[in-house]
Amino acid sequence: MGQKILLKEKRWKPKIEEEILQLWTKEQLYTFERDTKNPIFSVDTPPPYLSGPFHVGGAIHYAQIDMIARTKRMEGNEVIFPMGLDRNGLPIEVQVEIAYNISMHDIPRQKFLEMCAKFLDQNEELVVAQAQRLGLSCNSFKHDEMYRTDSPEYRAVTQSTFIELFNKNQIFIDDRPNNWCPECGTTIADAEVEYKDIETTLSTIKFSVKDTNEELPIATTRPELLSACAAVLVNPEDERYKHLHNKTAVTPLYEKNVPIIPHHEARIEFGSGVVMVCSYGDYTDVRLFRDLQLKPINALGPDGKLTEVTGPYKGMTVNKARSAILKDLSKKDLVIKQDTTIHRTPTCWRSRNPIEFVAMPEYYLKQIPYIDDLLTVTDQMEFFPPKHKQILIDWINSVTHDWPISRRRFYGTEIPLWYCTQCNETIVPPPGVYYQPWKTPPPTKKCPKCGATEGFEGETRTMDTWMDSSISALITIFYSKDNEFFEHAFPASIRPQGKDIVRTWLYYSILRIYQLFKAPAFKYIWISGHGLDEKGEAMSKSRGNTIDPNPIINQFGADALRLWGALEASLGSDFRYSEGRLAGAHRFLTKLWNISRFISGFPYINADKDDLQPTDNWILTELNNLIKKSRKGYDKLDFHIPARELRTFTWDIFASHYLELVKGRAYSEEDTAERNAAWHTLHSVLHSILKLLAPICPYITDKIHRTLYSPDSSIHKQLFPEPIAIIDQDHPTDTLTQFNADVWKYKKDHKMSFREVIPRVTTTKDLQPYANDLKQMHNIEILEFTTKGNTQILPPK
RNA sequence: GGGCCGGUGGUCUAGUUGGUUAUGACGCCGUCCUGACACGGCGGAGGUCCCGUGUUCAAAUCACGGCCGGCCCA
Repeated sequence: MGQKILLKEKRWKPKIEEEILQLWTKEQLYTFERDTKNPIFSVDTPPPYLSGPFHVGGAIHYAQIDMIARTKRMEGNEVIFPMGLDRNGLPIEVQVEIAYNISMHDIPRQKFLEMCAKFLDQNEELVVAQAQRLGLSCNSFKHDEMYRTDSPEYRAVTQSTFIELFNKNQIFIDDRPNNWCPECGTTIADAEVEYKDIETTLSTIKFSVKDTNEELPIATTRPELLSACAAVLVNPEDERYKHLHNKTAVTPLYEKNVPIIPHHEARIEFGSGVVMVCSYGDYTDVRLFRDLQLKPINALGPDGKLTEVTGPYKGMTVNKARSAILKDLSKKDLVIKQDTTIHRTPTCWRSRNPIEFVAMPEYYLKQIPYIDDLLTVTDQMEFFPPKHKQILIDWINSVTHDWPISRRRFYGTEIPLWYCTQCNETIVPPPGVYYQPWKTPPPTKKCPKCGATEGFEGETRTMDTWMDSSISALITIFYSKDNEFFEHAFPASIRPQGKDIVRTWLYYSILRIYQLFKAPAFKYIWISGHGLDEKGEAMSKSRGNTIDPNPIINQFGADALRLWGALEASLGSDFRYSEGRLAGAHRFLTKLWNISRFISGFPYINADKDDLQPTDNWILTELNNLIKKSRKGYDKLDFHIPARELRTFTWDIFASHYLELVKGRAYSEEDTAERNAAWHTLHSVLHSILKLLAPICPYITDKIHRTLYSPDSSIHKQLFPEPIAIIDQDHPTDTLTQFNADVWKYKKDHKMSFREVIPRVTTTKDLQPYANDLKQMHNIEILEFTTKGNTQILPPK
């Protein structure tokens, strides 16, 4: 006799998830136990940047990272999985400036910082709530137990690392021309530059040759920089201009003499084959000025407007000046032609505006001397998937100059330096404390060089935000909080992240941690693809094609979203949002729910191994294959593999075939060994499925686990099932499922109900062991076996 | 211009250490409420595995060339 069905609802509902979540919070299920005997596995969670709530791509990304933490827990590790919040930097400043229609320079710095912090706090609440609802198993979501990159403690660590590197002469000041975003009013690093194809006008304008007076056509996309022209290049092989080598050209309008230099950088087929070199139209210009030792002219100011050297165009923006100068050139008949061309334009990844090259004094962190070492440590870390290692190697190989780390912005970690106005000495404070030099005096009474006791000026600039986030791995394992533990836990086990920030977050983390500890930053690096919208375009706030995960979670639940994310693509590939397929994932959960409902009608009892029927041994063998395949997928941290295997096994084998085969025995009223074996097998297979699925679908598996197996303890405290020793491995799974399909088809073709009696069936001898279950399942009166194979079905009278 | 990744039924996708009729989902057609599940069951249609050449007894899978798309760099 069975028992009352334990699961009442007929469907899996997202509302149940909310109850489970409350339970988890109450039980503090995922707290990290520092005194553990288990191996420690630390996850350097990407601290979400608090410019707004997650979109669906971000939600999946974090859900997959959570699967890493849950997998490692179920493999017997004590897992560090912090929730961190990235709160420094430009985007939030820009948001605040737009929201209040202000410029940060117009209001007191302290006031501006408070406005940013308020914005960040609001976004933080949304993001943290989303993270919890997604089922992330972070160690804590308590306000004081999450780390924030703008907290005094975190910033003190960032500044300490700055001071250490400054004292080791790894940080220096220089005024090289650099990527300058006029919109943000700051220098940015190469890693922050994005190239966009922008349509622009290629104007061919008339220069002249001084001695011969002949006309020299030059094609340019930057006519507004004409006043900063320092040379004209022709290709040394170009027959048209060989007679002009080392002669002098005269610029139009400004009538300035510049040398004509043969140089391979001039492409014969581009425009007229002659190019002008100005400070600075693009990075090639920067390089040429350096190589040819030309004297730069600052035609463009840091405000993005032209300077007095441009004459009448002073104070104009780049675009305005461009039209104005073209107009003036046309008036004097100095424009030969204008073509439209697509120009790969460097833009600022934060403001999305074209950047300029402007020389400003900035602090640099040395990276060029480390390139070979970085390639070496890269080889000491294991990548998931291995192929994405190449993205990092390619980037390291393309780094050509040092990292400018100072930013002329406010909401960031302050550069911890003061200057003595008497003797210009730089005053470096001792590490370990959070400094705000723009606001407070230096921690020394007098200048170490000249002894001055007053007249100290605090540095006003902040650091590149990647200076903060590149040490998150250290914070994860309690660097500076508990150094004994840190020594023991270093390096962090895994860095999970998207492939779009390999050249920033990953690269800078490896660089910084190598500089500080001369060691690889991580044991493992896990790199996923990113979320695309239904059209296959990358989802991003700036494109405006983001999809809000909240309504999806309300409709289908977090588990469905997570399962979809796992089923959708293998590790490292991009995944495309599709509501239809997400609904399909939800349907699987309902299926699992109903399988569990059915099984919950029978008690979970032990059975003697010898009582197991061939059908039971068959499904246990299949379960064993499932365990092996799933565990292999989990080993690779590719959740696509266990998700697929579990879905196929649970739905297409366990539910469709095994459940039907044992219904006869399971519903039996007699207390027989055969019945008890069926009850036992049903439960042990289900319990294994639940444990294997738990990292992917933490809610439904815990609900069923607690209801059927363990009311007071979570499935998330369990370990993965191990493969079991099976005595007879040879089970004809395909033959068995094909036999069922044949009988079903026969009954269908003959318009019989599936329960109707079939008098006689002949089939292959391979199925003889399952005879009893097969007869009951299909209601066959006489089932005979032959060595001949094919299934023969005798029609009813 | 260079590098990396990819190109599999209408759509998306698995499989690429070469081996019999290529995986699954979504969609589509037909049928059925069969002791958990109609968000279900059963049956079915639908593919030049981008193109070409080569290696091989055998190629979606390997090699070479080309075309297309994405990303990164110059």
